[in-house]
Amino acid sequence: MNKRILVVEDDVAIGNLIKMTLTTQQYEFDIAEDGTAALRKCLSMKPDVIILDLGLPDMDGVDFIEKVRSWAQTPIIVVSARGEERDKIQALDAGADDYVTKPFSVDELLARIRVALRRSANDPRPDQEQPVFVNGGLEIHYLANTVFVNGKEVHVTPIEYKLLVVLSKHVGKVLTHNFLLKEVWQNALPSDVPSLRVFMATLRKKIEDNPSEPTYIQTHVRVGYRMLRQESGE
Amino acid sequence: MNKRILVVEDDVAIGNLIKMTLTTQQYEFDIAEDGTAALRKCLSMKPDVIILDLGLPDMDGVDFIEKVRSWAQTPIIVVSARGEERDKIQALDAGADDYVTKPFSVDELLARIRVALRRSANDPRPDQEQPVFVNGGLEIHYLANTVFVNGKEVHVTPIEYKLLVVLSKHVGKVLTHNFLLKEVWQNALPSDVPSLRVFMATLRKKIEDNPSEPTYIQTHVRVGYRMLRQESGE
DNA sequence: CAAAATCTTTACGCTTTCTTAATGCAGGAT
DNA sequence: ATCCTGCATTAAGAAAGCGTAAAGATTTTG
Repeated sequence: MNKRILVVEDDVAIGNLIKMTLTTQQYEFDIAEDGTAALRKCLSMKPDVIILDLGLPDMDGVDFIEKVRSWAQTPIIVVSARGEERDKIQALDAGADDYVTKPFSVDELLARIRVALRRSANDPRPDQEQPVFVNGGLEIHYLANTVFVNGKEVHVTPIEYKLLVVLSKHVGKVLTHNFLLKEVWQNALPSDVPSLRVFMATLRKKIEDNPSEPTYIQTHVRVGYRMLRQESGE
Repeated sequence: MNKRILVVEDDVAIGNLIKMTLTTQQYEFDIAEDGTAALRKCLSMKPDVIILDLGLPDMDGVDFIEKVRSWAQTPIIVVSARGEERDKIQALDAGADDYVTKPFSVDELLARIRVALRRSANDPRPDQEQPVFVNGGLEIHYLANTVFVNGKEVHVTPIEYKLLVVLSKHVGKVLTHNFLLKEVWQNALPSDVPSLRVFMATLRKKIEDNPSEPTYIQTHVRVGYRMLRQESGE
């Protein structure tokens, strides 16, 4: 997924420059023109990096940093016209991660953004989804792209894996044939329903204890399939 | 406990300046005058921060950063006389955390050190960071860039080595062709999947006991490859 | 500058995975 | 019961991908 960057900048010219730059790099971003708006957007968009111009119209930059730091560790890169040593130190000690002085090189800023992003990638946020799905004897390790049944690894082909992941992401819900086809075959021309049945059969053969009495994947005639949540007491 | 800082600097004047500065701040520190000594001291003192002058007498600064990064996440602050944009970007992308240009303000450097220390305090680095990777009969010595199989050193070419390192850094995970290509060939995007297959073949010939029944590198058709964790009981 | 090492490309036989078609079964409607 | 519809399952063919060897291109080394 694309990384989200919040730009806090009231100078329209520089804002546009940054906007263009970030767009070419495939980053998602939003621009806030004052501190109040920025704080609001911090909450709503949950950015991965904040780029902050210290010269805010409505509040002191250092106060802004401290406020953000009071509840989030989002990396903050300060971009400022003020190159005064004292400003830098204040900002850095308040919680900023980096400080770039205007005029700055666009490529250098991008490199410093990459540094910040790299760090947050290594140190995953708590709200990140669980990397492993457990349902009865079935385990899907999303990060490793592997499937376990009753403790033993089971080999599944790419399509089988995608199917399983889609089902697992919607445990308990009935998913229509169409939905499954779209999810698995992406935008590509949807292979048809008969094909889906074949995959379900092979999947069941691999993960069900008794494929003729499936407990994981349930058929809903004329509609689709769903993965059942397994009784934990079993 | 006092934080430990490793200074890599061959200019005696600047070295003394930093030495005095750090002393007043109650930091423990050590100075290394070339890359080889610095790497050795990295291992022995396990610094919390590394301050690096890019102009090393015995090796390229970027190489030094990459070598450290191949096994440790210790924050690296580069201090350099070279203010060239390209140098900065290279160093930052190689794994440096910050880049300060000479002549620099002592207080600013101290502030940036505090930023680095603050971060490592928040998410303590696992001390499982080892300069040598062991998996069954396979050993990779990240610092020496050497590979051992069943106790005997095996010669691998640069690309083979990089591939092996990437695989080892993600043991147990299936890595896509794309991911591997990006990791190994960096931003340059020549070579394609067929080429990757060739390298896998030669790697297997070198590290597998029986290349036709690989136990280290497993193929995932249409997806990629993964390195398997070897049974310790074997 | 030549030799050696490394990397890239290509081709071909072989395996895995995907698609399609055929058969048989179950449940509801007539 | 008999027909019809939709599903499961199997098998076979098609497509895509894989491993390997060898030759050509490039880079490194002496």
